[in-house]
Amino acid sequence: MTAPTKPPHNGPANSPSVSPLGETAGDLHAPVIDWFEEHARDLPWRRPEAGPWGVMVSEFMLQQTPVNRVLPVYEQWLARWPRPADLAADAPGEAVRAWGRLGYPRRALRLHGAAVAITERHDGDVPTDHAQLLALPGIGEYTAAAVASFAYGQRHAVLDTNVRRVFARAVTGVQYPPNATTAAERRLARALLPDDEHTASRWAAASMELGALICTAKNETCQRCPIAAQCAWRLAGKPDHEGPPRRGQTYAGTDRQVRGRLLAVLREAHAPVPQSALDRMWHEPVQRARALDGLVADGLVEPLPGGLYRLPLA
DNA sequence: CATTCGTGGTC
DNA sequence: TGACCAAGAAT
Repeated sequence: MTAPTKPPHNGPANSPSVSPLGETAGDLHAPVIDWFEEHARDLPWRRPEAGPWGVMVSEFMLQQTPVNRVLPVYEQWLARWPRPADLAADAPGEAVRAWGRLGYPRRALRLHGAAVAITERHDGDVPTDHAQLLALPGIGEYTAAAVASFAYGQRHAVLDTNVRRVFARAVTGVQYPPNATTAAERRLARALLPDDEHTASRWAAASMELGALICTAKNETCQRCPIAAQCAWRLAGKPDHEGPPRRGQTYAGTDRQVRGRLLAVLREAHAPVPQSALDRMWHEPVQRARALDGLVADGLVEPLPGGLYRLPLA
């Protein structure tokens, strides 16, 4: 928590300065981090005993899935596979089954693959290096930065949907960030990153938590926001989002729904399932076949001789 | 850069 | 009640 010192500068508070982010950054860190110290949720992957593996597992599960639904699966997962090597020694299909209804089951497969890679290439320890994390299956820019920052206290810009929204509002003054992450957002995130490593990792967690609890997509509660007084969007009168609508995700009738139904059958079954049982899950044969083929192609389903299917053993 | 990929809760 | 949203990654 570096106490920000205001640069000597005479103009009114909102006048353009030589270093536009200089004041902004300094004014945001301390309030947000202090707020975090007091209001952070006590989540299992934030406890010291979680360790890097616990942090990594949580990050996989939290990709596009709400905290409340992750919690029970996370606990069971770590109880069953307390180290990467434990998961790597089990069949990938077991990971898919244990994933349950978290959604996007390819994440389970990738987490298993990451555990195998960690066991083979990193002596069973979650790598500390950002580039090595990024090389693991299922780990992209966000997750690599998150694991390095949360598990190892390193200084990285951790730019998830929560942080993007906080920056869009507090700094840029708009209601929502762009659909896809832009270079400008990455630049801003780096510019706002505290110099000190420890402060930077606290800032990453704190700004994310602020977006998750206060600066939410809908029904934001500016009354409880530690930086409401400096929020560009609020000061501008909270103008509505302009530009292209943020794409809605339809689900009913899509291949995703069909895949979900098929995989649910295989998750519940503990013996190979005949195709006839899968056929009952969707009426339209072309889409049904396409969904099943997709699952096989993704490695989520293993076809056996005789028209039988099961979760993959290897 | 746009799509695909699950699932369930909320207003 | 249906649209929107939830700690993204891979292609």
